Amino acid sequence: MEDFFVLYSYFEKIGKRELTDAEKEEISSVFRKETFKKKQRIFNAGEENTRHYYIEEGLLRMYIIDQSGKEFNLLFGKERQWLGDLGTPATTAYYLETVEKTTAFSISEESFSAIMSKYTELSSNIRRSYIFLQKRFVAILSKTAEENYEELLQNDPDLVQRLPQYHISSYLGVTPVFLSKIIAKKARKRD
Amino acid sequence: MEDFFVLYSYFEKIGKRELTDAEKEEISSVFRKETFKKKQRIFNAGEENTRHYYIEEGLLRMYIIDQSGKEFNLLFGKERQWLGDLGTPATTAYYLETVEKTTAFSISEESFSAIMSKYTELSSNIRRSYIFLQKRFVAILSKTAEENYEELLQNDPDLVQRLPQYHISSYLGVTPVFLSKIIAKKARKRD
DNA sequence: TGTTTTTCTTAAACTAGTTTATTTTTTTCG
DNA sequence: CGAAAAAAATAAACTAGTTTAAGAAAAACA
Repeated sequence: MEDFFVLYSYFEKIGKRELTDAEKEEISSVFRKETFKKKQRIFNAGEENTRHYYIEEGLLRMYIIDQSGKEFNLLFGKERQWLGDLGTPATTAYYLETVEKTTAFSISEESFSAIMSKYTELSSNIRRSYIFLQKRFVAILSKTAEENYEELLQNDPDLVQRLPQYHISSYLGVTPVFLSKIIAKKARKRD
Repeated sequence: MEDFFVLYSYFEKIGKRELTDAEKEEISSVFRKETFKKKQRIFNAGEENTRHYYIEEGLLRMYIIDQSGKEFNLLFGKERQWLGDLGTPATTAYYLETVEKTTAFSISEESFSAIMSKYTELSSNIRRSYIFLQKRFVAILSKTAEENYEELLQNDPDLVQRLPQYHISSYLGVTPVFLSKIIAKKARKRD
């Protein structure tokens, strides 16, 4: 069962100490290791009590589909990051899907809540997620699409490289056509 | 010191039990009751270690001022709600200001963290804030300003009534001129 | 490898929302 | 109460970003 090495490391990191065998046992009993292939759906809008995912390897996106059928990417998650709908167990409005082949450790909301009281760093993690989303929100609303693209390129160039352009445009709140224009303009400048 | 009645009630509600005198004593020692007049600044962007506010009475707004000097309202808080920058003690990017004359109980980040371990419902509160912000984010990005205005009117008519229109437009991510058009159009329809 | 599918680019007409400016209405307060 | 200040409405010219469509490039895969 040493498939759980990455997960144990995570808990050792946040707990700032080594785990006992009993603790490892406990962790491996509440998490489930799952593998998904590229573009595989993990959960759908309308489902209840969705799970939380700690990503070992790969890339996920959480998105909505609006009235008109358009997708909007709310968040991406890659290796060593959490992704899931914190609104669970309430019916989710989101879809979770892989962008790349992914392996992740999943946990139910019930166990997640329980384990949070033991590893209080998990709560800080929710707080950090909040801060991240708040920044992202403000940026998208107060800056132009061009500035937001530049910022993403600075903060997470790896993500930009791994995602198809239309997923990035959807994350930035613009159409693929418009992002393409931004990139073309940038290339034109750079001579 | 029975100015703290509203605050005690809040803790009794989230703790689902009555507080002992010692607990009341503890709470009143870490919170500070503050009153602010209309349009009074509570903290400024650039400040560190800002406090958290539980509002007894009144109305606050937290906002940024962007590069071009325009304000953007991120969140409002009214009686029986929390407001503050969860990113604290890091330097804040936000301004906190009253819209109405307000009385609130404020607490430092340090005490807030400490008290969270005792009243774990406070963490759930952060999680709820996250969910709220996430919904707001998705709505603003995927719906038109008109739809978002309608939704606000449904969800919190009281807020719409208490806020000047230009604060609402800024909350919805549009200019006051455009919100005015939306409202005019609505009135025209309604005959 | 060549064929099919997916992604990206470009162009042109369009629209949701902005900007600036002026006037009207509402609120504040001495 | 009346004057001054603040907020809202209206108009007109403008722009950031959309839509639709068609072709080019890149990636997938049999």
